[in-house]
Amino acid sequence: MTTEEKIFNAARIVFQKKGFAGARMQEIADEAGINKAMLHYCFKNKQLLFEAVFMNAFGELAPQINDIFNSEECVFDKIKKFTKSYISFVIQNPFLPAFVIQEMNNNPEFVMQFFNNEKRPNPELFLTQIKTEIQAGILKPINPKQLLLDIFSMTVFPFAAQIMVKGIIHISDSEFNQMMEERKTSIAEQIINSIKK
Amino acid sequence: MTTEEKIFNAARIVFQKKGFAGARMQEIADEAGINKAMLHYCFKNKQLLFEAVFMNAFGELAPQINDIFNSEECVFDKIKKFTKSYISFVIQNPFLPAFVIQEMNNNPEFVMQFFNNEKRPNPELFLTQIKTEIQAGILKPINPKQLLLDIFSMTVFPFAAQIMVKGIIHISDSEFNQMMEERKTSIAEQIINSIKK
DNA sequence: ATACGGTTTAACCATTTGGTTAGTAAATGT
DNA sequence: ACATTTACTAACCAAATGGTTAAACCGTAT
Repeated sequence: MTTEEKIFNAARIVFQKKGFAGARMQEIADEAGINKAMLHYCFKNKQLLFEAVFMNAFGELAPQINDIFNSEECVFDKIKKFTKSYISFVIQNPFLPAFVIQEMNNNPEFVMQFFNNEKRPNPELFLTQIKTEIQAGILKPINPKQLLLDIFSMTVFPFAAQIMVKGIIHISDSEFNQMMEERKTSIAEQIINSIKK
Repeated sequence: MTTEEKIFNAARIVFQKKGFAGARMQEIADEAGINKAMLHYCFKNKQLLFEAVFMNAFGELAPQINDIFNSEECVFDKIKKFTKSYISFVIQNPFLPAFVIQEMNNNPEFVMQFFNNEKRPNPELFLTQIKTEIQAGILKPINPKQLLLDIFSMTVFPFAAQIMVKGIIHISDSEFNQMMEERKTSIAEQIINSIKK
């Protein structure tokens, strides 16, 4: 593993746990097991290191989502695939959703510029497809944006609020993961059931 | 408005926007229109000021939720009431969910101690009630904790991820609020529909 | 062997930040 | 009227923090 990779991984861990403002360059250096000056040697400054981590995290997920939403499949299949692959991905990166929400909230200007990127999640095609399937009589006449919000909510929220969820319903890490495994299929079933005519 | 109130309100605004780590005492003082030393005169230090804000925010919401979940009503009515009153509350405090998730994530030790408080959201009774209604044949045989998670997800997520949501599906503040108004009833309808036998 | 390039570090610096202090102004009690 | 507490501020301080520098280290080509 190159030094740059060591730093990057350390930065991902620390930023995801503490956020941009809470993260300390020294802590990242310690986590990477190298001298703090190397951070600046490799990534210039905190902001750029952060951007590298954020872009990577988000940029890995967005194309996956877009591939699914922009494929040729029907709405039902897209919902099934999305929930399954999103949950699989996030189980491997459990702090990602809370991290993205946090930085979105603290630093909207920076994050927003990122939404003009081609790597951003772009559900336009999916939304028009929903309209089409409603007109075709496949789906009940629901608001496409509400449907999309439902899908995201059911999928993302448990991870974003992971710590709170564990605290409120009193479950361990393994019970949590087991519940998320269940959700890989149960979310799609429930949503499809509620919108199919 | 007393000076203490001015500080408290200013602190709420700044903490909710920037989080604990990102908030600056000077910024809070400026927002309140008073000298920075007053913050320490009234609230001792940053941590205590933050705790006051956090406890207040969470402590206002938790009893409302508990009142609903611990009432004598049936599961369906509880779901209806919860979504409606939660959304009403959060429309007035739009940054609260993201704020809570953020601090939960950054500072789990502190927040967890708060979950032994009697003011915490306590869904135990609601969970057993769900089991009872399943055995009574009113509800389909679902996992009560998954149901609770569904309810929270659909209700809380759109607010927690507000800024991202607005960016991804391209809606204005007023469109967002209108969608949330719709959700006051639509979430309950959908969930009830998916669990009633 | 040695000069040279990139890599890595210890020590240092400037600024920011939470917090303190000492003193002033304004109520409040006597 | 005067003393005393309370509310408030400007100036200051120590620690933390992001960032820099100059020197050391190390592989490698000459």
